[in-house]
Amino acid sequence: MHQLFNNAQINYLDYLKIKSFKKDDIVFNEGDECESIGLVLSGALQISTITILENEYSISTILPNDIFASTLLFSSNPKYLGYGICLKETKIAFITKDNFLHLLQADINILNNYLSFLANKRLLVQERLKILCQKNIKEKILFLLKSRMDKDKTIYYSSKEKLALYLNIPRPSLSRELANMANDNIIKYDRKSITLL
Amino acid sequence: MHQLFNNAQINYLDYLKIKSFKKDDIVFNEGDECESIGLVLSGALQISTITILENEYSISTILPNDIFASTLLFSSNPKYLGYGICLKETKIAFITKDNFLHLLQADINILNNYLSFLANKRLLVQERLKILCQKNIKEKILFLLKSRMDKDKTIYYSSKEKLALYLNIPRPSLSRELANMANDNIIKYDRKSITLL
DNA sequence: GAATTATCGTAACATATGTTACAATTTAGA
DNA sequence: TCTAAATTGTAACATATGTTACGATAATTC
Repeated sequence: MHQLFNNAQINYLDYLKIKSFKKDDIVFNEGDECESIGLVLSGALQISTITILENEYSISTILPNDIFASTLLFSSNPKYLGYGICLKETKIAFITKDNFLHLLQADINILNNYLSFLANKRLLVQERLKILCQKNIKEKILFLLKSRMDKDKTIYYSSKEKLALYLNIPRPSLSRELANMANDNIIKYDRKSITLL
Repeated sequence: MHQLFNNAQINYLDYLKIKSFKKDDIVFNEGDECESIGLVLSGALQISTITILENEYSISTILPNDIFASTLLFSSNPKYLGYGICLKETKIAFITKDNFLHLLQADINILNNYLSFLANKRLLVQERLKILCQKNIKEKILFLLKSRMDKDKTIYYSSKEKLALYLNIPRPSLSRELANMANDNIIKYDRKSITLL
């Protein structure tokens, strides 16, 4: 069903409202009042906004087992900060704030699952924040390595383009710096991995 | 006492362990196992770490009414990411994970307070993340203005130095860009505020 | 396996930003 | 009120990074 309900004892289905969307359906608009938390059961939901200088950009993509509006719902001004659009056929379970609070109180496993979910999410954001705060590209790469490398001091990535996006730098800048660092014998790398020496 | 207990009905004191620290006392070290959440009641706790290139830097400063280790405690590998040192005499209330879960379940006001606390914290981080992702200094400043300005389209700050630190840029770069933007009639500013025109 | 497409490396160039230093201004303290 | 300290504005310079373009390589499709 959804990781939020792992080991749940309570009959949680009574508290959900499950809706189905088609590709390109709008789930909510920027500025809409946010009254429920949303659990993506299948498909994909993209949240996007438009900046002050009219550049459109994607805030995040919510995949199955993920949750959206979890922060918003408990903030002082719960209005969506972007619009949500389905990238394909998508099923979403909505839970109103009151129902959600009740579920958390009634079932300690749900409470635990949810707090773990929030924690892991926050750690990811913290990591990115720290990376973006590094002074230059070299330090960004080193920080990423330090955070994610395995026992072989290696990290794997799907594409340079996406890695560059995560580091918030242009792809050629990433390539150039990787070449420099390899040249200085700090790292070695190929098309799918980087290893700290 | 602490905002976490606003309107609390339960006798929560039984679940706390309150400790007092003197200036420069170490509350925890980097790598220590994290077993409790910490509520700062008075004083100030600074969390710092040392980067891969041996630069020491402060992660955050926890002030009264704030909470630390809230994320860590529910993550898969709960070890402190930095060391905690008191900047002055400090009182901290510790709650073990089990006790904390029990308090959240037993008192809906505590649950609500805690989820609101996490939400507001996350919104702040999100804002900073978005600012750091802007392409140049001008966009960073504009984004900050859009996020925080009041009805008079104005934001106030305590010092240029701190504002620059928040934007993760050198202070002279901030001053230069503000001068440019004022020259282009995009903003006006003085020593304590910036106004969007 | 050939052809098409996507991803990547590289280089040359432009420029935004970092760096440093110092004077001007404000603030705080005596 | 005077002095010292902190904050800020400004400029000149150095440089890291963004930008653009194109060929090379790998991946995908038929």
